[in-house]
Amino acid sequence: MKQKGQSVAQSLQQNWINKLTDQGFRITKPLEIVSGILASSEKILNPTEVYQRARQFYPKIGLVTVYRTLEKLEQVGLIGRVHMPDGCQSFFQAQCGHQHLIICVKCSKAEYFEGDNLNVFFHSIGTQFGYQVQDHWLQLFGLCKQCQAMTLNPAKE
Amino acid sequence: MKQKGQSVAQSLQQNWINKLTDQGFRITKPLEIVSGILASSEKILNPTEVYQRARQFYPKIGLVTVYRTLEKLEQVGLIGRVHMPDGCQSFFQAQCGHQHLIICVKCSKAEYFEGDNLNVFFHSIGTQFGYQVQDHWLQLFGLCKQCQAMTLNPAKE
DNA sequence: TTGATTGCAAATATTTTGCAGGCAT
DNA sequence: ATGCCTGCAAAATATTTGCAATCAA
Repeated sequence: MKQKGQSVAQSLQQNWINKLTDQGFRITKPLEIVSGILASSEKILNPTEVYQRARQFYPKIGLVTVYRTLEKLEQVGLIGRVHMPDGCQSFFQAQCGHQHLIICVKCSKAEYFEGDNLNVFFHSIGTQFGYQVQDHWLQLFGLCKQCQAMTLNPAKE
Repeated sequence: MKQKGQSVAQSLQQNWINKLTDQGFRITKPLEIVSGILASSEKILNPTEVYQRARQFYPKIGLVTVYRTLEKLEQVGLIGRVHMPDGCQSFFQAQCGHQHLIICVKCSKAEYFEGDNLNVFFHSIGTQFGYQVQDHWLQLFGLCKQCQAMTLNPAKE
């Protein structure tokens, strides 16, 4: 699956850069950094977390730029906003099609899962209550494998 | 279903007042007003909306008190926090058991629906991804009957 | 070159905290 | 009478906007 000499995350980031270029955005250092972070993160991140990570690569980046860059990436559909128990300004790589997230409550690691067969059910609920269903949010919260292990053996943390 | 001489909403509010008294809270005017609003609202409301409604009944109420009262009602489990597309600080009457919401995107009218059979599915997704599922959020968004009618015939709005 | 993008500072918006006085119990 | 609760003012957060300087194209 991997392309020669680059990781999945790297090729994903390259793909993002291409899309951003196509959309007419200029590829600046902050855009590259923030894209790289989101494209390679398996965790859902809020603006501050993105900012903190970004500064490690590019100390002079400003929080404002992070906000603006996230907005762009969302606009282009590369990342999506995710509501978390502690706020609704977190982001994660987007995935096309209607998929759903399973999220670790401890480390925010997240993965998409399929639930197409649910649409029929959702639609029938809508009919039952007289709603024209347009969209739905489905998120599962739990402990990921790694955080389960840490909970059993905190010394490893 | 209704009790003699009082509406369902009124009896629900009385029930809330009883619970709050049991918990040792003092029944003040602001608490009564805010409880009444939430107990009788079929819409999900954010703090500002609650504040605006509350002022109609008790103009000298402060926004801070609304925040603090919502916190209390949430603590006692009478209302629950609901994440909406435009924010995550909205509230709605709580309902016990694991139920899910169907919400109108236009007017925020909401109703709970059952989906117990989903738990098996959610659990199996967890197993599949190595997560110990603890909780889930399921919300459907659409147009309620009334807002559908308004959309077709805006004159009536 | 040129104008989109950045980073700073300041403005907004939202929510929380401190405190003196009021009121439910 | 007691001390929980309120409302005001102010603080703390979080997010957005204005603008001159920078830099990708």
